[in-house]
Parts: sequence; structure tokens; C-alpha cells
Amino acid sequence: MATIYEVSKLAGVSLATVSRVMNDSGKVTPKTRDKVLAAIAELGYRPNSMAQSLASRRSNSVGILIPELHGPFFGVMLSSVEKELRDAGKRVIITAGHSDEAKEKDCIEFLLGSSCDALILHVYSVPHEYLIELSKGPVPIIILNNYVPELSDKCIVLDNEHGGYIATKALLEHGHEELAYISGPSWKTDSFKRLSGHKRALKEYGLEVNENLIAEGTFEEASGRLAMEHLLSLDIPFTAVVCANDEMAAGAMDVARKHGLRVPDDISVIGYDNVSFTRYLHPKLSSIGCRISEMGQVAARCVLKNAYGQTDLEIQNTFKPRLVLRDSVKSR
Amino acid sequence: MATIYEVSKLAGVSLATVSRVMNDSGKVTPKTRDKVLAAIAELGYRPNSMAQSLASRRSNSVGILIPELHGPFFGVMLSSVEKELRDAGKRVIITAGHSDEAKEKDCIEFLLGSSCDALILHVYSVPHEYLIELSKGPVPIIILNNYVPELSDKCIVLDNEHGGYIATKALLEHGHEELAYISGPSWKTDSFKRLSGHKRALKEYGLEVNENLIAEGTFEEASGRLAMEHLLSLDIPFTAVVCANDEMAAGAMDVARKHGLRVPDDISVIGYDNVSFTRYLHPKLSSIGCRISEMGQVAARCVLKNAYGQTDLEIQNTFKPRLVLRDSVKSR
DNA sequence: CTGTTAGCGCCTTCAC
DNA sequence: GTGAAGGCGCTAACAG
Repeated sequence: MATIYEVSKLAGVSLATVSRVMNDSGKVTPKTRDKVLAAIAELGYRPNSMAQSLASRRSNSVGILIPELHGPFFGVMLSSVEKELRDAGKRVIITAGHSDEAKEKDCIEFLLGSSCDALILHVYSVPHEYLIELSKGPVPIIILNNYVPELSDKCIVLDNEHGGYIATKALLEHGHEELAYISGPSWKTDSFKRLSGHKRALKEYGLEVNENLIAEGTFEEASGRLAMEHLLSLDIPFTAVVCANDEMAAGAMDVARKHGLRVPDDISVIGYDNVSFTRYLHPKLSSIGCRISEMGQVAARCVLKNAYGQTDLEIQNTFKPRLVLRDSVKSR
Repeated sequence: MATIYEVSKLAGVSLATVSRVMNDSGKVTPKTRDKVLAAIAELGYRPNSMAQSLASRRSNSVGILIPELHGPFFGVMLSSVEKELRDAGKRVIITAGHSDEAKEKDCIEFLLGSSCDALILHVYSVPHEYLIELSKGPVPIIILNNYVPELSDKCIVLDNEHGGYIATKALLEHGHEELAYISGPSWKTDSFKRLSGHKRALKEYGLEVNENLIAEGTFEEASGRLAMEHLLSLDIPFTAVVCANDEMAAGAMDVARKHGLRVPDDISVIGYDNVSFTRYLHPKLSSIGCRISEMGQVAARCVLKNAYGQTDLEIQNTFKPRLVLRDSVKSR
């Protein structure tokens, strides 16, 4: 592998000049620039990124921590982050934290040790204090889907409460008055917020919140099934179910069908996240769209702005989810 | 950020000694080692990975190129690759090539420029010659799901032909004799192989291949719908459809239902990939399981072996898919 | 506009 | 077993 030194010799200029044309910093005569370019081409020279990093104290790589690499939600997010960042010539180092505090911390340590210029964190389990402490360090961070009041400008969040609200409201507007709810794990902020929104909508419509009709799942399909079985076993009538994500909604729909209930004729169902498979389901699942890829894009731009000094980038910190009505909801 | 120099001063030893305890290379007295460890802890010292890389000519990062970051297939693959590699302390740099030759090359260039120690490539569009040329370079490569005869030991492939064969055979064994086939893009090797397997099974059962009953899609759900519409418009009777992936199968099932056909009573359907949402569908889609995560794991181990000299790792180069029977297939 | 000169932080022979 | 010294390939002042 050719080095910058050989290029400079072949071009008959100095190291610094080659460096200049590479980074087009400083002024270089078109003529010498051409000579350098020719030499570079001839040698098939490619700068050594590690040396560049060491010398410039900048690695051009940003660390990303998400709960899982698979699953419909994070794939979309990653996709947009990667695109935006690589278009800017930045490397993207990805790790998965599996919603476990120790693992998440471990990942963060790992990314810091990889000399990332910035971190994009989608964590669930790490305590806020840890993030606050981290943010005082030299590496800029962006926090996704996890609102830390002290770090509000670094957080990009989806308004989960609003999502729960509009999901429920949609059902109420379709004439449903007896609603069940299948929640995610109550210790996850997302779950909690969505449920709050649900309750707010009920209250706004003058309806009582019946805690019995709230079942807790784990965001996994199987838990949606269990929750639905449980709800149906209660013998409390309800005509619609709000689910805190699409996987659980899929499970719930299937259980309803097994119990001889038709969706949406006998029971309406709405999910959350508007993940890609919702439209493969039958009936097509109504859901709450999360603008996942927009959020990823914004996160990437934040990094470009905070870590690489790109200005003129508008940053929107909070996203409102939107209702996506399909076939699983029917008026009563 | 503390440097190795400060650690050495605080511990009262030389740079070299600190380096030795860090990499536990060479012999160090337990006593001095402890002093060094203490100093490291006190300063919260973390070695600068870029400097390490530059000096050791090894970046400890491996580049990964896959067609897409989202989608159920690649997420699972990534997930297992990342886990395996990070457990070994390696960074994972991920890029998406979008099945486009220029972009794929671009990604490879990018990864090479990132001084990766090895590359794991899941490419569709780049010509074999390019890969062969690349393999002659200094960076070891592993090729996923794309068999290059000249590079057979570097390829980890799924036996797609066999998958197409067993999918079709399953239907034949259920008594179906009039089969339609919805293929992926014919220029993708995967598609081609799966279709070959389909044809082989038919011939083995003494059935004619009716080219009219083979429709070409793009691996996307919408194309599955179109293909199914087309097949149904033909007025050629068939009692089962083999689809080259699950997304298209989902589309096909829905179209069948819209045409008043019940799955599996009137028509049996089988997909391919056994992607996670298959079990959310109704009826649950039968499919061909691809052992995606095993393949990812093996790819990672290949890298550990070829680029990092870890021995005693058994490498299996080719994987046989397996049949996953669910509710969308019924005997005739 | 271009060249010279220091490092960036670490690894790695080589002596001792 | 431990220390000294010379790079790894590049960037970034500072001169000229």
C-alpha cells in the first residue's frame, strides 16, 4: 500500500501539499494539484484512515447503540442513520445492547474505546445519571427515544403519550366505548407513556379507566396472545383493543379469531409502530406511524452538527406520531 | 484522556512495560504488573484504538456489506455476526449496498479505506471478477450467499436450489400436481437457483414444467400480488403456489383471498426464508428456513480464523435449508 | 502557494 | 524482566 510519502515523491512535491489536495484544505495551484492527483491515481494510493485519525484527532466514525439489530423497528432506523452518515463520509459502528443495563454500558464503553466522534444511543436500561455523566465527557451524544430532561437538546423523541392518545381516540371516534389495552412492560418509558395517552383519551371522552382491562405484555407476539386470552377470560365486555405495539396486536388478533371473534366486525384492533408487516396481516392492521426513518435522519444530522460542525441543519427534537388507519378498525 | 505515557510515569515504569501488561505480551513481574494495573485504574486510562491500530497495523474492525439494513432477513444475519465479533473484541462497520453495482463497489472501497482487517460481503451486483481481484488483495474476504467457484473456500452459501426443491416437493407430497411459481428477479442467483430446484422437483415427479405458471416478481410484497393476479387471470388451473420469498407469499395469499379462494383449502401456499412475520400471518405461512443466524455466526468465525489467526474453528461452507410446515399447506 | 518540522499514542525490536 | 528508541502514515502549525 502506497503512502503519502511515495505520492509526494512521485509528484515532486512535499507531504503537506499532498495532504492539502486530499483534504482540499488551503490553496493549491491547479497545476500542482493535477500532478498530485495523477500520482495518486498512478499509485492507487488510498490514505490510511488510522493515521489520519491519529493525526487529526478525529476518527470519522460514529457509534450507534440500539437494543437489537433485528426486528422491524431498528432496521429502518439504522438504515436511515447509516445512509445519512455515510453520505457524509462517516463510518458507522453498530452495537446491540439487548435492553440490559450491563450490556448497554458495555457497548458504550466499547464505542468510546473505539474513539468514536459521537454516539447515537437508543438505550432503555442505563440510568439517566449515567447518560448525564456521559454527556459531560468529550464525546457528543444523541439520545433516541428516551427523554432525559437535563439533556433535552440531545434527545430525539417520539411523543409516545400522544401516540397512545390518538390510537385510543381513533377507536372512540369510531363509536367504541369499551376498550381493552395491551401494554408493554411497565418499566419501559415507552410503554408507560403510551398507556398514559390511552388513559387521557378515555378521560377526555368521559369514560372510566377499568384497570382490569389493561393487560401487560412484553412487546412480543406471544405475550400479546397471552394478554388477549386473559382479557377474554375476564367476561368483561369490550369491543376494541389498543395494543402497545404491532407484534402484540398480531398475536391478539389471532387469539380473537380463535375465539370465534371476527376482526374488525366483532372487535376492532389497533397496533403501534406501523411496522412493515402490518400490511401483510389480515385484516390489515391499523397502527400508529412512528416516522422512524425521519428520526434516524435527524439523529444523524444532529451528529453532523454537534460533532462535525456542520451548520445550517435544522434539528427537530420531538416527533408526533400519526394515525394509520387500515382494515382492523370498524365503526360500531 | 490519559495516555500510556502518563500511566508509565505514575507507575514508575517505562512505556514498553505498560504496553506489555495491556496486551499481556512478554513477561512482566506480578509486582510491576500490579503497579501498572493500579495506575491504569487510577487514571481511568483507556488505550487509544487509533494509535494501537496504526502501530500494530491492525484495526480490529471488520467491514460488513449487506444489501439492506432493514428487512427481516438481514437484521437476523447482522445480529449474529455482530454478537460473535464483538465478543471477540472486534468492531463491526456496517454498510448497505442496495443491490446496486456502483453502490456495492462504493461500499467496498469505503470499507477498504476504513482499514478493515476483513470484509464480510453480501453482494448481488458486483461481478465475480471484481471479487476475485479483491480476494487477491491484502484484506481477507468472506462472501455470503453468492457462490464464486474460484473462491469456494471463502463462500458461505445456502443451498438455494435445494430449498426450491424441498418447497416444491412438500407440495407434491401433499398431493398437488398443478403448481404455480412466483419467482424473484431472474438476474439474482438466489432466484434462479430456487427456481431450478422447483423445476427439478417437478421433473422428479414426472410433471411438466409449465412456463406460463411461472411469474417473476421482485421479492417485494406488491410484486407478489401482481404475480398472483397475473397467474389467476391465466385461467390455467393450479392448486398450489411456491413463492421465492415470504413477502411475495404474503401478497399472493391476500390476492387469493380477494379472489374468493381460501388458503389452504382452495390453494396451498409456501414461502421462502421463514422470516419472522410468517407466523403472524393467517393462515400461518409454511416456508423454507434458512438458518440465517447460523450463517452469520459462521461468517464471523471465518473472519476470526482468516484475519485474526484464531485456529480450531470449524467452518461449514454450505447450509441446507429446511422445510417449516405451518398452516398454509394442505393435502389434496 | 508550498515546504519543514513536530508530533498524534502506541507497538516493537533491540540492548541491558 | 525492563527500558530506550525508532517508526506507523498522516495532519497542522509555522516559515518561507
